[in-house]
Amino acid sequence: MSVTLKDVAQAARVSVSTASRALTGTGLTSERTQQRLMHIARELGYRPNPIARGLKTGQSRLVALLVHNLTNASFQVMAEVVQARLKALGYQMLLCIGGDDPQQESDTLTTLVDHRIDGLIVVPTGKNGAQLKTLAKDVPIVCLVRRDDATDLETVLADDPQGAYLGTRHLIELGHKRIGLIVGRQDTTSGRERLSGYVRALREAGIAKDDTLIHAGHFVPETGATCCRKLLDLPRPPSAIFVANHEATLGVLRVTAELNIAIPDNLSLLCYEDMPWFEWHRPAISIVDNGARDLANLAVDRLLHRMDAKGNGNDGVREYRVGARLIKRDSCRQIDAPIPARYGKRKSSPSKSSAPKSSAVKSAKV
Amino acid sequence: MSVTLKDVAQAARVSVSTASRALTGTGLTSERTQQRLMHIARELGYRPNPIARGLKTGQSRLVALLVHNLTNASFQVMAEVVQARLKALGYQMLLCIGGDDPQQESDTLTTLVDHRIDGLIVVPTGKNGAQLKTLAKDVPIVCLVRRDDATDLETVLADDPQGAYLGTRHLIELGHKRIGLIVGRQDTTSGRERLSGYVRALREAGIAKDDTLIHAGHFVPETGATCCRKLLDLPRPPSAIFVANHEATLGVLRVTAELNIAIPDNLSLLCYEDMPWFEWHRPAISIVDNGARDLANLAVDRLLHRMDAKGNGNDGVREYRVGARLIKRDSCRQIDAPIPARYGKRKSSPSKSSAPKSSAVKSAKV
DNA sequence: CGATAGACTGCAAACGATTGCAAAAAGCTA
DNA sequence: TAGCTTTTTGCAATCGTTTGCAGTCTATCG
Repeated sequence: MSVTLKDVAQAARVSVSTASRALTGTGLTSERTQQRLMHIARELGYRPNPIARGLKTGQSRLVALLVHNLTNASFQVMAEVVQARLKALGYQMLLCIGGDDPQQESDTLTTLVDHRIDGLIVVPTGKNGAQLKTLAKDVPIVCLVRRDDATDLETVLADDPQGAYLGTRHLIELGHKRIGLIVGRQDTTSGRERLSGYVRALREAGIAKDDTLIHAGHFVPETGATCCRKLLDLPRPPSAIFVANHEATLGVLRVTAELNIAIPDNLSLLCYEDMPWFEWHRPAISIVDNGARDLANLAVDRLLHRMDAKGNGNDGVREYRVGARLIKRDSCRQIDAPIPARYGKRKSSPSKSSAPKSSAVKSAKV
Repeated sequence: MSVTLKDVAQAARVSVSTASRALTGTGLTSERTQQRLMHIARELGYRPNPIARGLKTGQSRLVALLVHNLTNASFQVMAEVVQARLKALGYQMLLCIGGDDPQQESDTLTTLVDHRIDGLIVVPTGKNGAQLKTLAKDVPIVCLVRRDDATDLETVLADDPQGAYLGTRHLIELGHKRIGLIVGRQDTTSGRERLSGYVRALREAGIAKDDTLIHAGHFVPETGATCCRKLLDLPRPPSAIFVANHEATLGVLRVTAELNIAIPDNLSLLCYEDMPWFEWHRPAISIVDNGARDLANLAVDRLLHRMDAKGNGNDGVREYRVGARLIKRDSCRQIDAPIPARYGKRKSSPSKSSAPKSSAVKSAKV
C-alpha cells in the first residue's frame, strides 16, 4: 500500500542498505547516489515507516506528556508549548490525561513504555514513585510541577514557596492581617510549599498564624466553595482570601457572588495560576503566576538533554525552579483605603464621541 | 532489557509461535498449554511489544484526535471523553493540536499516518480536503464539529442551524429587535450554519436582516473586541449581542467592561458553547450549548464502527447531528422590563445568621 | 492393531527498516 | 601498470511479533 525503502532501492537499482544509508544520511554513501536517492524517494513519495524503524532502533519518536487534566489552564499552555517544541524536532507528542488518579497514572505509564516512548514529561500524582523509578531506567523522565518524593527524578518546579510568599506579602502590604488560605493537599510538593510560603510571609510580618484561616485538601470547585463559606462564617472572618489551589477558584468566586460580597471592596481575592479569563473578569483577578510557559520550556530542555545524553544526562542537578511573579490586577484592595466608585477603569474622557450613545448603552455607572 | 515472547517461550519450553498463539488466544493451542503460558507470561512480566506487533499487523493501537487548540472548552471535554473511551478499549489517544492552521494540519496528518494510526477523529480546517480524502483510503476517519466540503467523510456535527436559531429566537422573545451577531468564518460549516439559524429566526419574527449588525470572520479575542466596539458605535447599536464564535467571547466581554456597559441591563449577551466559568461569571452568561460531550461520544462510536467494519463501515449515513440546547442564565434581559437591582441572586432571607457579619463582609448592595 | 482424521506444535518466512562485515570499486603512489 | 589504501556498495542478520504450511502426536474407528 505505501511505498517502502525496497521500492525506492529498486527504482534506483541499488540495494536496500545503500538506500537506507543514503536517506538517513549516515555519510557512508557517495554524494552522487545520495542526491539521486533523495530525489527518487521524493519522487515516489517515500516516507520511512517509524514502526519498522522503531523496531530496529528501539525508538519511536514519541514523547509523552502526562498531565492531570486539560481544564487547568496551566496544563493547557504547557501542552501547547510541549507540542510545539517537540514537533519542531520531529517528535510526536502523546498527550495523556491522568486525572490525578494513581491507578490511571500507573496504567497509562505502562501503556506508554509499552509503546517505547522516547521520553516522558509527567506531572506525578506522587503515588507511583516505585514504578516511575523503574521506568526511569529505560526512558528519560522529567517531572513537572510536582516532585515525586519516592524518586530522585529530575524535576522542574514552580517556585511555590516564593510565589506563595510574594502573594501573601502583597496582601500584607495592602494592610491585611487576617488572610484566609485555601491550599492543596499537603502530601503534594506544591501544597506544602505554598503553605510554607504563606507562613513565612506571615512570620516576617509578625502576624500570628491562625489555623482556622487555613484550609488544605484535595479540592474541586465544590469544596472550594465550602471552605470559602467556612472562612466567611468565622467569628472574625478574613479580609482577604488567597486561593492557592487552582481547582478551588471557581467555588470561591461563586460563593462570594452568592453572598453578594463585593470584591475587592469587602474582600480581597488573590489566586494562584492564571486563567485566560481572569483578565476580563470584573474585577480582573490578581494572581501569582507560576510561569507555566517557562516551566514547560525548561522541562522540554531538560528532557531533550537527557535524551541526547543517552543514559548519562545526569548533570547532578535534581531540581530546577522557575520563578513566580505577582500580577496585580483589581481584586485586591488596600485595607483602609476609601472604597472607590464601582467597576470599570475610568476612561480619561468619560463620554467621548467614540462611546456609544444610544439607549441600549446608557452610562452604566450604578 | 524487557522480556520478549522468546523468553516466555523458552521458559515454557515451547516454540515462539506456540507462545504467540497461546497468548493472543487464537484458539489453536490446547487449553492446558494456553493456561500454562499465560501463567508464565504473567510471572515473567511479559508485555507484548506493540511496535513489533504493529510492524507485522499494520496496526498501532493508536487513535488520533486532532483539534484546533486546548483553550476551547469544548475541545477540552471532547479530548477527555475520547481519551476515556479509547483507553477503555485498549487504545492510546494521540492528541494533536492543529491551531486551525492548514499547514500545520497537513503536517500533522502525514506524521499521523506515518505512525500508522488505527483511526482518526479530526476537526478539519477545511483546507486539506484532498489530503484527507486520500488518507481516508488507508485509515478510518471521522470529522468532528466541522465538515470538510471537499470530502464525503462521515461527519459528526453540532446542530448549529438549530442552535443559532434557538439562541436568536430567545433574544427575540425577550423583545430584542436589533441583535448583533459575531460569527465565525463563512468558509466553515459552523460559521455558515450559525448565520443561517440567526437569519431564519429573524425572518420568522418578521425582523429585517441588517447587515451592519453582522460580523463574520476568523476571530481571536482581539478582533472580537474590535467588532463588538463597531457594533456599539453604530448609530443605532444593538440591544443584544449574540456571540456565536467562541474565540470572540473574551474580547466582547472586555469591551463591554471597558465601556462600562452593564450586562444585561444595557446590553444582553448570549454566547455559543460553554466555558466552565460562564456559570460563575457575574452575571452568569447564558449560552447555546453545542453538546460537546455527546458529540465526542458519537464520534467515537462512529469511528469504532468503521474500525471494526474494516473498510466497509459505510452505512450510508454521512452526517450525524447532535442537538443544541439553550441554557438560560443571567446575561439576557427582557427588553422593556424594569432594570432590577444590580447583581447577586437575591437570597430569600437577606441577612440570615449564616451570613457573615464582620466588617470584612458588609452588605454588598451597591 | 493399523489406518486416518483431528488437534497441536514447530519451522521459517514475513513486516520494513538498520547495521556489521566483507567484497567491489575507485583513487593513489611508485 | 601493479600494489595499496580508501571509499562505496551489497549481503545477510537482526529487532519482536504473527502466520502459512508441514510435521508430530493422540485418539478414534473399522
